[in-house]
Amino acid sequence: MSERNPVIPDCPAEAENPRGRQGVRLTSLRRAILEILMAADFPVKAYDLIEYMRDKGKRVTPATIYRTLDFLLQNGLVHRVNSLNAYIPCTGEHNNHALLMVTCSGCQKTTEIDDQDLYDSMRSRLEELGMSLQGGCIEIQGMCKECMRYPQPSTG
Amino acid sequence: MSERNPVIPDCPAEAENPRGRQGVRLTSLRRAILEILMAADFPVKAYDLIEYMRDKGKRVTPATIYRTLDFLLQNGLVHRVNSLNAYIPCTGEHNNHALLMVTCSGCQKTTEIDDQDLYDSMRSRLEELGMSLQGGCIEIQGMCKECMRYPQPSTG
DNA sequence: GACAAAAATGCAACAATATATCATTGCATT
DNA sequence: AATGCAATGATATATTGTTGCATTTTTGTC
Repeated sequence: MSERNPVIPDCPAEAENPRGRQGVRLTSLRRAILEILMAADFPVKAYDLIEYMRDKGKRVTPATIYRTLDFLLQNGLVHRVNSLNAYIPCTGEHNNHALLMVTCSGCQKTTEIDDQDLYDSMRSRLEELGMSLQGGCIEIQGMCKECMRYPQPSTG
Repeated sequence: MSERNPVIPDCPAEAENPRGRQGVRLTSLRRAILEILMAADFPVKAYDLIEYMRDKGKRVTPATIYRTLDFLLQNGLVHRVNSLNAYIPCTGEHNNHALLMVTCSGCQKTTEIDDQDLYDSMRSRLEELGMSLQGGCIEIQGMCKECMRYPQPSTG
């Protein structure tokens, strides 16, 4: 019962804690949410997380879910897929936030792309335009092989 | 009163019309919405469009706004900024849908990037990964010069 | 111009997504 | 024990987006 919640390793938020303070911790709720996201191989919506939790016998409200998601986002453990209002677990290094994501317009599966070169070329091009890509996320709409082969009726 | 609504030139949706059908037309409501978006130099939200229209003495409901936005989106006249739930006018060629957008995380200003090379290099890299970038949109979080110079308190 | 068909809009209700606010609990530090 | 803080609970509400149907406007045809 009195097991301590683990401190998150390499956690950016950790650094902000004054010395001697307790670290940023992965509580059971946070872990549960993260595990749901990791188990799913597609982006999951906030209110679906509430459903999943209720199925597990745990009632949580929207505010709690969003706070939890905020925490996980802040600490680089999950990403938000803006085009879907949904969330995926972070599969890259926690410190490597050169984040590119591709979402398949057919099946909505979203994968992180770990490609420093691509990210860098994007960054240098943006800097020519007077914009800085400092850790900013790049979200791409594409289509996966499967969905290319068997296109959705509506999508053409 | 019986002025005809203009047909939209180079409109993709045009091609889908059965022969003899009337073209896709820019009505006064659609033009009004488009003009608001063009006048603003920042992305505008759907419910803010309702406000703007009401200020002009025209009462419109959400359904109407979203239908109008759908139309404008379908016909390549506006783009949706997913990270903001907001809309910007299309500044590029209607046929040139190699769409990249950069949003400043500080001031939310969003600009279309017309860079075929960048888009192409992105596409070829994605194809190596088995994804196709067929007309798909690329949305980028960055930061503009101004906001770099005078950062927001919360943003650091 | 009259007419019918199609497109566009109005309207009302509702669904989905997200945040604000205040209270409570539990652990860590003093 | 007292205090402070992080986390969660609970309730209400704000914001964003959709559906279904009625009505009006526009257009193509006669």
